[in-house]
Amino acid sequence: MQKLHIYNSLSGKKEEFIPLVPGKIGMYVCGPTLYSEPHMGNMRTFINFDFIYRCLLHLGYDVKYVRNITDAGHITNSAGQEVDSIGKVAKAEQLQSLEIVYKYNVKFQTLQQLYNLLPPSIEPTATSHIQEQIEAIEKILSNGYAYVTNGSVYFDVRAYMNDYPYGTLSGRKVDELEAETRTLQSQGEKRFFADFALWKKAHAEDMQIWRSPWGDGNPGWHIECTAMSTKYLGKSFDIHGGGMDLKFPHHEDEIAQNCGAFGCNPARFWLHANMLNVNGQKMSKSLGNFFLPKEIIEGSSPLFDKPYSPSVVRFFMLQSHYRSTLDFTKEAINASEKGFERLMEGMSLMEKIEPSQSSSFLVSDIIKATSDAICDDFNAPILIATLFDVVKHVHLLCDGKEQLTQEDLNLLKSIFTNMVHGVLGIEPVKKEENKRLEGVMEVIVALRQQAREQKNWNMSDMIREGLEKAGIQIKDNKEGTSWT
RNA sequence: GGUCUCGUGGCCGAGCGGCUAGGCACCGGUCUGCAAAACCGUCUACUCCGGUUCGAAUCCGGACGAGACCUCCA
Repeated sequence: MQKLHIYNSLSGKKEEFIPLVPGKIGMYVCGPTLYSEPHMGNMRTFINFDFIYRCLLHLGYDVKYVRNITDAGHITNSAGQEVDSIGKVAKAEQLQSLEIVYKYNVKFQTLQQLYNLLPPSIEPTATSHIQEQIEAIEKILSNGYAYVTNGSVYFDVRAYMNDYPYGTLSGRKVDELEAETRTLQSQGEKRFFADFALWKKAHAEDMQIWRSPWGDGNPGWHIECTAMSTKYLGKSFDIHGGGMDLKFPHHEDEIAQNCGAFGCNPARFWLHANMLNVNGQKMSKSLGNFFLPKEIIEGSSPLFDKPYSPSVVRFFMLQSHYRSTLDFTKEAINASEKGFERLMEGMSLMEKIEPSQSSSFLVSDIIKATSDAICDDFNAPILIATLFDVVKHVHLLCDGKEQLTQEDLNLLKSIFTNMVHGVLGIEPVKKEENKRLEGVMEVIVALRQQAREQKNWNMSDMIREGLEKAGIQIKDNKEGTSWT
């Protein structure tokens, strides 16, 4: 198996990846919170980790991919403010929290299919792991890294810092943090500003309430990931992923909880996907500069003039590296769409190639280039560039300017389709099934062909221009006439 | 304010000290009744100023600019 190098946020460097158990990988990725429909920025992260998952599978690893679903409102933030996002939406929509969660879960599952995300091995939900969360909290308590105040449990960062460093992932120092925190005054029940809730006492108006040894309440924001990653992957596993914006405090606190409970960092490799930008700024709910994955497919977003297929959107996103920010503009995705079509065209052209007695280039070079790209921190843009190189070869092969033996040809086809469908997860755009239109077009094309044979250019041009106005483009190829 | 990241040709976007991706657009060509489409080819960029080096987009220092995190956020 080729050496795989992955950029590890913990060290800030690319490191050789060696799984804990040979041939097997445990990967945990922070999934959505079900209080609204995920926007395109959220999707980018899921698409990126789907690509990474596909890469790992392609490399032959047996991957256990866990992506959680947060269906319990996080009841606190580090400023001590009460923020129950799910409960808030539930009240606004006059529904129960469970209905909100169910509603957005259905939407999320639909989106996953639309965008061709492979289903994770398991998608555990926070609410069905309350017991595991309570047990994790008890562990942290008994290890002396948490305290109970008035029915709530807080992580004791100062006690923790006696035994472990805090802030290693995000590169923060607690004394600096303190000076920089803007909302020092609202510390509330916490002993120390950096402490965070593991369990929060319930309020009468809370919609989701669970029993616990400390009274009725709700789990804190970070503990679900600790509980569920431990349950499904163990105290220590290979890869933990998520969006860049979760690095602090969420992932930092996850590390603290895991160390506090089990004495070890949960993951050896931490991967962070970068943000999707709109006009150079992070796409976010609060800024309102977002559009939905559904809108771009339907063409209903005012930011774009037309719909794009999910594969085009995926392709567009994978043309940038997961650790880079990506600006989503009309111009950029239009450019990608053209490239996407060229790639797909190359793929179908490949079927027409006739095998030769000898090969004029090495397919093994191409295979090596693709796996080099994948093994260099999942470099999708380089992988795509390699595929365009294949497209170039395909054209030359069709023109008879290059040759491949049947064996090499089969190899080329297999690597190409494997990369496009299996690894990039993109599919040719299906033409709308419209039997009647197809029948009509067949007649029109035949009529035009007849006019052309009679050199009746007025007629043939009139047909062409008329169709153009109707949004149908005529393409005269050597083999005949096609339309789109 | 603190911490961090980034600044590449008309646009998007790779690059991790020498071999100077890729896509789109432009331009030129092939093809075509003409056009479109398709294909082929061309275009050599790294914010600025210093430094290290035989050699820097790539390393170091500084300036300017942009962004992220420090509050829920993928």
